Amino acid sequence: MPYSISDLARELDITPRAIRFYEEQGMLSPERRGQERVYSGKDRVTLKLILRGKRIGFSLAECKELIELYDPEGGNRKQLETFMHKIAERREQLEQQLLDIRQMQLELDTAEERCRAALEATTV
Amino acid sequence: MPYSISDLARELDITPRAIRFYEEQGMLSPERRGQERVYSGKDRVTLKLILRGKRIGFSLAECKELIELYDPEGGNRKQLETFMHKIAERREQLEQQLLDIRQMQLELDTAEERCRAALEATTV
DNA sequence: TCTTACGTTTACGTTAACGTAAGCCAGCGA
DNA sequence: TCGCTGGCTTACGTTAACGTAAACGTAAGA
Repeated sequence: MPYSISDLARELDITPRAIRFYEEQGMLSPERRGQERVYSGKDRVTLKLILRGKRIGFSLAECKELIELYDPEGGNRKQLETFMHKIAERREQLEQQLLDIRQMQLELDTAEERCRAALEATTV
Repeated sequence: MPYSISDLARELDITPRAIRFYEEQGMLSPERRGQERVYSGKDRVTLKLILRGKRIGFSLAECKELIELYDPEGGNRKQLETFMHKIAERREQLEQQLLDIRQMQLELDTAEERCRAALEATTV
């Protein structure tokens, strides 16, 4: 259950520098064995939460809020609502992205078609 | 069909500074009436392409490539393929984002539930 | 005539999220 | 004992995409 920094870096495909940076931002606080950082399973989960947050498009600051929701007190109702709101926003944004991609796909299809036609015209 | 810079800024909900910046990056080259920039319908379309690209998550550099696909020659096949590849990548990324959001949604649901329970326990 | 709105250029400032380099320590296998 | 591997801290550098400010020109309207 204890991990070194490079263990986690390898597994999660990020750099040690990034992990230390997240700690600097107050999102992690691993144990120490002397100077060395020793990460627990919980730390690992936290890192995964951070990465998932990032994939969704949250800033590190937002990821931090997110982590705090899972943390000690399940308490802060207002904060919870705030965050559910942010999630809802992301979902809308995702819808828009899907629309944009589909649209672009259509246009690229016709562009490709024109391109192919031009090529064949040249070949013939 | 001619637009002023603030016309477009208003309509597309961006700042004139941003529009000038896109021009600086070689993505636009509006006419001039003396000093003033005068934008055509085509310029407007280009701007919309840029914004759509950005929404999908492309960098401005990528948006520029994208624009060049629509531009003069329909020619460059390799470039077309390169870009279709980038689009494909984005689609995969979108899939992952959707998964991430659904997962987070689930966890937030239970978090909310715990929270509600805690509140009621306190109230009783 | 004054001011208000809109436009221009030039140029330095900003933010996020690390990258990169320097200089150092500790353990370990040959 | 040497050299490597891996870790640490401190601190400056970097990139993208504009923001912001200064300093100026111009046309319209009260």
